[in-house]
Amino acid sequence: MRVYNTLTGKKEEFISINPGKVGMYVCGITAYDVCHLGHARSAIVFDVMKRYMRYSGFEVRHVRNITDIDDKIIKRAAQEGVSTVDIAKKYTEEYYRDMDRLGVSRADVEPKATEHIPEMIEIIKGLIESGYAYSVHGDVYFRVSRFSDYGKLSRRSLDDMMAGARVEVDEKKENPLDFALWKASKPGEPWWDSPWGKGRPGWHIECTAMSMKYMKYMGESFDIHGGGADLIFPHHENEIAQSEAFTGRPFVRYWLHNGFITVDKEKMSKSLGNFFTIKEILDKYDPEVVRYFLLSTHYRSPIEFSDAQLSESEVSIDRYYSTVLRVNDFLNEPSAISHQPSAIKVVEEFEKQISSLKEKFMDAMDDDFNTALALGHIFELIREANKFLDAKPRGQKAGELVAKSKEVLTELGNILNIFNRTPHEWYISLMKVKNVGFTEGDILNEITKRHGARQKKDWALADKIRNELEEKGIILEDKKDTTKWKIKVG
RNA sequence: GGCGGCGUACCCAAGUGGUUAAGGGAGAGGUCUGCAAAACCUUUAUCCAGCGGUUCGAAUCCGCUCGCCGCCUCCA
Repeated sequence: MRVYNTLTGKKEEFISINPGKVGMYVCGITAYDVCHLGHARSAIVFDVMKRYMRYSGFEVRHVRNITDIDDKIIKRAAQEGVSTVDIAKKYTEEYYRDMDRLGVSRADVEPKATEHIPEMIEIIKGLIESGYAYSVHGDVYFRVSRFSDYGKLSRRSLDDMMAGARVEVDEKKENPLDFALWKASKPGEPWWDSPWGKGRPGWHIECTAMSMKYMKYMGESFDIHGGGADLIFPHHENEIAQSEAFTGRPFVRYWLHNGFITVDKEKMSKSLGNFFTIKEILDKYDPEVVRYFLLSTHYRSPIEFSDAQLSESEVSIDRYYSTVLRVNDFLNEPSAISHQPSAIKVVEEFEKQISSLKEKFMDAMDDDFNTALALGHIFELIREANKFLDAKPRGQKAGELVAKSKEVLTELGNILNIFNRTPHEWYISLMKVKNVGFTEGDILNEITKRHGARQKKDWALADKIRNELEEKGIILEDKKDTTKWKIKVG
């Protein structure tokens, strides 16, 4: 397996510290507002990495933190006239609701900052003792000039950063680039006791404390640290500085960062206000569509968000379920396997396609989690399966192959956590999302009515019924001796 | 100002030194069908922003130009 490591700027062979085991820490959210699509991308991408590594045989320990105390939470609490605890609780719940709907699995440990204050204080004390940090009027800052590797992740030097015009000068800091490990609390703000007085932790220290605590079994380094690319600087840079200054050892082996979602080519972000919340997107699209959309581009590339793109993803998934529908029909047709077997050549060709898919899929995923390519391979088999079914295959072997193809597609889909419903569940779900004014019973009634008309060769009435349903977003497809319904996509 | 990334068909998107440049959508033609839909087949980039260079050979490496974006401040 090869992964792109932000630290080295290269794709590298992935070698875990402990053979067969992977420790992965991913920065979660700050619970101060509802999540937007950008949060979904990060969560989904790292969820898929975890699923794939487990599928490949790794034992993965996944830690994802929740920041439940910070400036933005304090601000929000003040605005709403409630406590920071209430704000954090409310938005943590919202976050879990969104993630559950999107099919993002829980991490093995989901630590909260406020539950690890003593651990943070210990690290800060150690950093002060070794001269890497200093306290001023109840604040504690990290002394970046003391850490010679500062800037190695984001590839910039202290001089470069000083040259940047946007460094705020703070009287209390020795160097404007020094960052807070501990902040003295202002009146009315939440606080914890510390050797430097009442205060609260800075943002970066929680990840150092919690990753060390929950990755401890690995030693003082762990394998993967992930998050959005916007965390590279300063957050992850600062984590490296604190952690490596404290332990004197490398903090993390592989730094993985996902790219942004853009709107009109610009980064989707809170500050630009061009964001779409997960909730509002899920009002219009099935969660599987959102997942597919986010996995149809490589995780490090930007993805342009648009309704057109989501609709295309919807069409792609529909192609999958339409094929499964055909596969199921075939498997339920007993005459198919009892007949004389089909030509050996056709059968062998399909067998080859099925057996090569898994390998191609894994090759793609092994190459820095190339989900876009992996999905491309899946659709190659979809085409082959349809082609095989078009050839009206017969015989027991043909039946086994069709069943096998479905099995493989389901197995690989599970890694991405898509393609794991029945076609019927897919269409029922679309019915809700698209506000089709019909129940399934209504549709079946119409189909029965139309069936009568068709038997009488009353094509005018049959077409009228079909057209009326289509206007409601319901598609009828006539099969050999039955009629299937679907929900119109795209 | 410093650092970094991107530019592949009508649209989205893989591919980063070597047979026919994945896959999906859209378009055109065909097969199938009562007609459709779905599916399948054929077709749509002699070419990968432009120019130059390295090489037997480049979309893929190097240089320059143009365009777009990101980070340097909170941010997934």
